[in-house]
Amino acid sequence: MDDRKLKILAAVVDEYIRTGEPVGSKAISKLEHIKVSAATIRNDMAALEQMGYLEQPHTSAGRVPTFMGYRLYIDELMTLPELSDDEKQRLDAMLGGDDVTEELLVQNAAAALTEITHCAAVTVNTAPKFSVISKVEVIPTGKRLYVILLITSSGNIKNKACRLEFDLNHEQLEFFRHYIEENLNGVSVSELSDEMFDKMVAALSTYMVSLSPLVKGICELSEDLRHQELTVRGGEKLLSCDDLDKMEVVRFIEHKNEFTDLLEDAFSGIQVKFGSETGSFAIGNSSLIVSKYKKGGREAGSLGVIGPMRVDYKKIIPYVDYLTQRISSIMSGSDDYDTDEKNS
Amino acid sequence: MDDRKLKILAAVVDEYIRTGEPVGSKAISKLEHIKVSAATIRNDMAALEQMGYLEQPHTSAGRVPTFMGYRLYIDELMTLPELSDDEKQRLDAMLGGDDVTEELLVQNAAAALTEITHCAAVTVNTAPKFSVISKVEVIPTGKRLYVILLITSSGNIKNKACRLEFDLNHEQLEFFRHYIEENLNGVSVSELSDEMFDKMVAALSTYMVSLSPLVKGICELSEDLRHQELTVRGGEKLLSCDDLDKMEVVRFIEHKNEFTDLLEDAFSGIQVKFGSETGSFAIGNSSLIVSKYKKGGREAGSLGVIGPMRVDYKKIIPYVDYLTQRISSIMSGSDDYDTDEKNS
DNA sequence: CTTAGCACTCAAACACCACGAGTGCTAAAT
DNA sequence: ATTTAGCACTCGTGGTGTTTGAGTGCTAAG
Repeated sequence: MDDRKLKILAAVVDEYIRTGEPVGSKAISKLEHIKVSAATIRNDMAALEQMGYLEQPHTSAGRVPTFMGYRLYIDELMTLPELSDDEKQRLDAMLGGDDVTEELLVQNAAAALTEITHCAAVTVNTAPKFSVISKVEVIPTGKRLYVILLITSSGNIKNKACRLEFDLNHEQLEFFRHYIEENLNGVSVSELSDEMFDKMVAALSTYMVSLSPLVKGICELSEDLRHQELTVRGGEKLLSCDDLDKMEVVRFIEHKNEFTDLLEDAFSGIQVKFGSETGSFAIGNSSLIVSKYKKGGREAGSLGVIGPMRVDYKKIIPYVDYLTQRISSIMSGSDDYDTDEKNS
Repeated sequence: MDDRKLKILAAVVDEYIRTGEPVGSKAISKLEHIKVSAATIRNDMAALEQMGYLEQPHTSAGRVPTFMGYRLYIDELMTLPELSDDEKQRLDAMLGGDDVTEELLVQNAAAALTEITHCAAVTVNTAPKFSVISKVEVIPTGKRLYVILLITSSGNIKNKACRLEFDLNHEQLEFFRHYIEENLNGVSVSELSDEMFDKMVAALSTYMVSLSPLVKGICELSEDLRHQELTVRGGEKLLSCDDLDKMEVVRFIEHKNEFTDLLEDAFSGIQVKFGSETGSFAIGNSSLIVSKYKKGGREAGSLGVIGPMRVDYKKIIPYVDYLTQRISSIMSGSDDYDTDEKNS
């Protein structure tokens, strides 16, 4: 693979991202940093097309990058600029003061991203999935009505109302509370599965009947916690870019939670995925740029941008990168057992 | 206003709703129940246009109803068919068995509506706004960390974590609990405003300092409760109908909660509103058909359909009507203090 | 190996035309 | 006085042909 060809490929992708039109040999040859003539470029472009990095919409048109072309560009060719101090300050300001809650912090970052990039911003917090039950409360609230409150180590709080067949007397309630505390404290929410439910109900039923609604309630709450929620901001922006199928965009926005996996299964650092590459990702010609933020060394969530395949990667990636790093340092800087902002 | 003209207007609206094309005099004259000739109809249609009920997209096209035309049609002209027993049974089945939770009941109704009408279905429950605080719990969960649990008469439960400057001893906690119980039980969530917050903080600060985060938390929770949430199902359907602006549709789906007022400020019974009539409603050429359901005599929520202006009102209105009535009777038939399904 | 030149291709833009649905108007019919 | 038939007119739609120009591949010269 020629060195000049790579340079030309990069130039084609750059130009296509800039203009949105198929780019021809002449346009490339006019670029300052390209020294060779249009004819040479034509030959190289033909070769690049042969190799699968470029394609022609039709015979007498310029070239457009293929998936492979983008991939190569992103992974190897592209040079990312540093963010200027001005830009960093601007982003910091958009994140809000030091006293914003963690949730708001991430949402502010998403708002900033969608404003700056004119794409949709997505977030998902992975924390609840791996967190551990730190407290369970059972509170009587009416005739045969009880509210369960479940608090996790990562500061998530969820509640649920349950109806029992009979009212519990003080003794029974205390017994149940004690049992729960003994058996559930420190248990991971992902462990609290159906088998565990059966086991607990079996163990309890020897002492007293039909506490199962309460146990079931607890299990359902931890089930809820396992499903982390994806948020989308500025999704309407995706409708203005016309290389995206509008139906798919709306389906994505409405059923966004089906895509949490996609945001989540990534290593640290910036990731770029194409809609059509991943089997599950619904929007056809889209591109997803995500990175994870951490809280006290542990992955706490993902933040990213969804746009058309020809988004300005050079511009967006540094922003996503900076924001996730900033969030990580803010979150880890404060107390690591900080639950102020989370409520279900 | 001629009687025949009204008949012709009704026929035009009917035809336009059926075909989606501007309707001409000839098409109307071919209808069975219209006895006059095309020429007469032309004259009347010209008159109706003069009066502002019809308009022409361009000179050599048929007529299309204006807002006024639709309004007159809906309010006066349209004849609604009765739902057949078959249809009623079908709807009942779609609502689910008697044992579904209230929330699910409404959601099933929305799902049924979106499936039947091929439009978006919207729901909002007005209950929390008017409900009354029935219990407040304060639970210590860590160093200087407390969780507040707020339960309302309508069965809504919300929680929030608060951080204090100091830890409370048992005595102080009991005092606060007692104070809250004395002062807040039976208070409407809509009363719990900023003034009340100030008053309570002032009253408490004489006894002990800096309980204000807890009080503030309670106020914020009731603030949350005042904002009821709007749900949309089948929003993607709105993209297929091309007389709706796609950008506006997505903005609506994303910022749906800004439109709760619109669903809520209505009298009982079926209401039809046009997007452009109401200042606040974002989707331009849309039409909103809503009705309220009740629970034990009190308005509990709204259920409706959003579609293009030329939706099949005759078909949809009976469905919405039946479903809200059915929901009302199911909800009112069961225990009126039923909170099983609600959690925040 | 690179470059200039040239013939070729093909989508997009434009102009043109015929069609037909629909109208308004007038004059005859009821 | 109202309704109807007839007719000339309007104007958007859709099909066809033509032009244009950007872009290509190929060949031959540098």
